[in-house]
Amino acid sequence: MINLAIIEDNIEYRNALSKILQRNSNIYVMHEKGDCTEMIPYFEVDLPDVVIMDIDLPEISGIEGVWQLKQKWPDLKVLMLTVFEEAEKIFGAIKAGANGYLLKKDPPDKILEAIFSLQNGESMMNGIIAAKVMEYFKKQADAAPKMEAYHLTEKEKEILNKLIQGLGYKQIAHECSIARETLNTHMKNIYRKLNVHSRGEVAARFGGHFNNL
Amino acid sequence: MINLAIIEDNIEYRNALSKILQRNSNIYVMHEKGDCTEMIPYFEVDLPDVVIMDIDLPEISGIEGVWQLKQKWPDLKVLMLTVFEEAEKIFGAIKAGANGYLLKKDPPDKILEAIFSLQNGESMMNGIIAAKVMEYFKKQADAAPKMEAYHLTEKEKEILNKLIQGLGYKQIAHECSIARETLNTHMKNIYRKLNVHSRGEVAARFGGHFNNL
DNA sequence: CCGTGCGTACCATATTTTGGGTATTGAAAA
DNA sequence: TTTTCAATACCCAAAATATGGTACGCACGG
Repeated sequence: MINLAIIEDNIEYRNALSKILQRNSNIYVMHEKGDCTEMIPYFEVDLPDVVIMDIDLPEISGIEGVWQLKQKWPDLKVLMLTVFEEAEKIFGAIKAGANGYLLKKDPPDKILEAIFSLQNGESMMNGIIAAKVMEYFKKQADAAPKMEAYHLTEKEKEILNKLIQGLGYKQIAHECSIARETLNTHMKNIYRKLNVHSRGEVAARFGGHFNNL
Repeated sequence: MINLAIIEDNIEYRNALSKILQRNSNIYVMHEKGDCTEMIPYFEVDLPDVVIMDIDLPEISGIEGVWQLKQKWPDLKVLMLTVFEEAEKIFGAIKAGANGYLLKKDPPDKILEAIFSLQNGESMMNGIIAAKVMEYFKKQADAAPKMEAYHLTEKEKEILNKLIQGLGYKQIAHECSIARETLNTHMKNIYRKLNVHSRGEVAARFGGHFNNL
């Protein structure tokens, strides 16, 4: 038996959804409200297993709502159910801690499947959403400069790594067990190979992307 | 009608999968092989719509395989179908350009659903995989320092932005229309507020996360 | 055996960055 | 009105970084 809550300000849609989901005998909709703030007191008393959350809500948005709920109850599972397919909303919701993201055009069966998945610690994304998420990943990977292309030696990679961690020359030299002056030589070579002329450029162009040692 | 290819080295599993999928009258398995290299010549002649790809393959891995296929045929849809749930494989496959990622324990219906989704330009991830992907996103967001907490003024944010783009002081001063000396004052304030003492630290701790202006 | 590349080390110098002051203006808050 | 604060500007000195050299030992491939 899964206890559900629905936060959705369109009352007709909310009622319909509630009714349809409860056709499944394992689902019980314990709370339904049109606004996060209004819902929280009920959660204090009776915490559901899964929350279905709209995004376009009065007072505070569903994205802010997820964040607040997750702060209070990190194990609560939240399924976003909205019409929005924009990257901003999607990534906002995910970063806020949403466990699933479906679109209102998804069929009720999909929503049920999502509820059970979330309850199991799994996630569920609409196919369009999933495509955007995967595309985002791939873009990041493509944008990452390919270190191999720069023919850095092992030592140079080691130093570069520490460089973009923000360490000073003294510190780096010490950690790499080489003299400050030797580090100078390496720096010259690294800058030449990477075609940069300052630490700032290194950090900007290779910072973050260099976990690919 | 969707034309399918299967790259999977376990012949029994491959045959069974092929048979089961073709029970659906909209699926035709045009090629089935146990190795990417072997498959490519067939694709040159007869390109399928969707490829089902294992990861643990002889010769080259499925991840490298996706990459190669996507290089040649960017619009080809690739569905990873494997037993691996490790982050390394998942993100490797996604970065290589996979359009979907299911586990061998997923039921045939799920695989069929995935095939049709991919054909439509959508994606499909197993719930466990999706959870890991979403968790990764959230971690990144949590790791990102919240700029709001540092009480930076507008000007300071503007400067910080340029700083982590790797610009030099002269350049920044010019672009912000202030004197080099004024920039000095701002730098002192920024470093104090962020609690750092060098540009390297700034880049390391705030680089990349600061698109959240 | 010779050349090439890597890692090591040192010298010298120019430039940039960091960090310590002080000070004026205008706008907003108390 | 007085205070506070963002933004501006300048001076100065210490520290770090960037860039040019030269040089030695070692391993590896031809």
